[in-house]
Amino acid sequence: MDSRRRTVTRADVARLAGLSTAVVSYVLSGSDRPVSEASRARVLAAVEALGYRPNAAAQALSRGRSTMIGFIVPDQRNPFFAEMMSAIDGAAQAHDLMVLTLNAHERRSADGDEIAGLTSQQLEGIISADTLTPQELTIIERNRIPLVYVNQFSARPGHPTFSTDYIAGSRLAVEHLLSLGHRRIAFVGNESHLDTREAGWRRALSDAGVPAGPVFHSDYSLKGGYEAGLQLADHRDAVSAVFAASDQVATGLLTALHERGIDIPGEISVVGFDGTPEAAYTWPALTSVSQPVHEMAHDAVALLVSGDPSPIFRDYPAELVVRASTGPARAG
Amino acid sequence: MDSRRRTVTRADVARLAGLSTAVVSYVLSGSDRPVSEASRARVLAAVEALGYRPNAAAQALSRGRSTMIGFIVPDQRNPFFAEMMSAIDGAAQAHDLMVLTLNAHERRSADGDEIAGLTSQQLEGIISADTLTPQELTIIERNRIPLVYVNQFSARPGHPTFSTDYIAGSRLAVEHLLSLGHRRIAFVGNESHLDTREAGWRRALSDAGVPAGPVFHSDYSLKGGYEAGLQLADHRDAVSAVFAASDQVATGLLTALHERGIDIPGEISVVGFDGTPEAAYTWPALTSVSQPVHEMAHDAVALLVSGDPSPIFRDYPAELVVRASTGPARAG
DNA sequence: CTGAAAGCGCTTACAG
DNA sequence: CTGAAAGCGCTTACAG
Repeated sequence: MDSRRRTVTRADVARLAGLSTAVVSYVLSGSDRPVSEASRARVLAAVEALGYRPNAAAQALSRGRSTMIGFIVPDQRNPFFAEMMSAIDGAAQAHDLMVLTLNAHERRSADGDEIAGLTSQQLEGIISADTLTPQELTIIERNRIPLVYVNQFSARPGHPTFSTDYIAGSRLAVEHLLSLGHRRIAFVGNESHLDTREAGWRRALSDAGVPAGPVFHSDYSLKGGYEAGLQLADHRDAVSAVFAASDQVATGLLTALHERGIDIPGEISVVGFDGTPEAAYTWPALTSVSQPVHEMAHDAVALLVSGDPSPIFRDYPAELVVRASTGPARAG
Repeated sequence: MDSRRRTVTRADVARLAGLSTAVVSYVLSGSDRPVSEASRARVLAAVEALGYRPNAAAQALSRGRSTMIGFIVPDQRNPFFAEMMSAIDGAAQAHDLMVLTLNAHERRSADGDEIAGLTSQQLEGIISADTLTPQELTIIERNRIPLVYVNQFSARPGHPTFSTDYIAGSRLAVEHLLSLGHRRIAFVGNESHLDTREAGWRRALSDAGVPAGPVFHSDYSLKGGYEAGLQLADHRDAVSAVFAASDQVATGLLTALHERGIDIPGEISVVGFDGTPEAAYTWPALTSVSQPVHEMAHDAVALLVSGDPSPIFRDYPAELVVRASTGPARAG
């Protein structure tokens, strides 16, 4: 007697039910194949008795597609992406899909090896919150895997792209600060020319006839924000408010400004971007432009499931959440 | 001409190379089967020319195991678990494994449906950072999937368990506060009797002959910490320092204490637990007991890969990271 | 060193 | 309504 109990297969179920394996499949796959009530009951009873679970690999091979979607993310530790990952996972679960996450670890190899590993899993589709290299894109397209972009700054030709309207969102932040009387509004964020938040900040100021304040470039990280904050502190006289392009940056910024003894929002007001849950628990609680992560995640998964390949670009409105890190500009 | 280009299979490679599919497998699977250099070169050239990638589902079916491991986590948005997930992903990548994460979403169904979905993926193994219900455990064991626990408060019979030494870690926090002269040290954390951090706090105090301070129970979340912080503020006279059982709790606590105008560490010192990256950017920067997440993740993956099933319990020492949220107790 | 063939556990026309 | 059988794309004894 073999100590390694064999896995229960649908053949075992068929045997116990006294039916063919085909009927078992008809019952279990929920297809529209007609099955008598008696047979259905016997199959279900046998499944229950044996604790049978279909082998996902066999199903994937046979159907030519799996029950998983891929998610490509720059850094799963970043709270914004963690939130998005969680939202995609939730949306996927509603469609009985699992999410296979590919985390760039800031060191994805250029030749697309990791992407190739992903695509070989027979995925239902891929959602990318990261930019892809031409090689990576080629691999995905050659395997004809549906691809949806999220969190991009512009439309990606050939693939649906669901993104927050970064320009309008940045405008919300700037207009909020303007309405509080601020006229010396700095920007802190990534240097990438793809990122439209700096452009949104600049345009909103120019539309209001207010000169653009200083720009401090930083990585999208707590550390980047902190370092930018130290620089900004050296220019405190030139600034009464800051628009930080991510909550992480804003959080690091806050720490640096505190260290330099700058009162927030008394001396400098700070607005973040993303609307992560942690923004409510910084000190002071961060005013932030919230991205509709759940809507985007839901729609991206839904599109993948629908199988509609039309390459659309959809803009989602951001929303300003006012908390304690912004206040009226001081006179003078 | 079919517009849907067929997927390239190993039969195509074999054809192009002028060899059998078996030889293609021998070359690609890196088995010890002898293959002539000439054949090997032709296979590799054909693979390259066709952009061939093995079908992971077929491989999993044929081999009886996939190239994935599962990771069960209570909440992937929690920075501590995000860090652990990232560490496991990194360790898995080193073994050419992908990680399929099952996020509890605080609402996993009791019948084990989600776990069953995981196990049907022919996983190499499962790492669980969450507690499992008896039903869930039964499903995993019935499918004979190797299981390793991480982040548990006690050994799990029958399965290897890799955890931080919570008792000793809590002692580090308490002894740090004692050495700063604190004698009224509160505890904030989960009510679970499984969680040994409260016991560690209590024992360290009792060993020092110092009476235990007040206890405030809270969820392991920013909100939970915030609410506990409001309560604690009402008892500020009875407390000169707090040991918070997680960085999230400590961060929420900080916000509440700030709101109540309590100076940190001037009036109350705060120590967190986890050692998450964000702890360095709270205000003030949080002193915290750091868990060796990367070592545990590395070892858990390595054990799964090794196939060694011996059910060991391994303790990892935590480390105190002193930052600005703790300071000397005021006289009197 | 190489290849024909069985087998992994499903799905799905097809025939009845 | 049900079942025999081919097929999905691999792997791996086995024979040569």
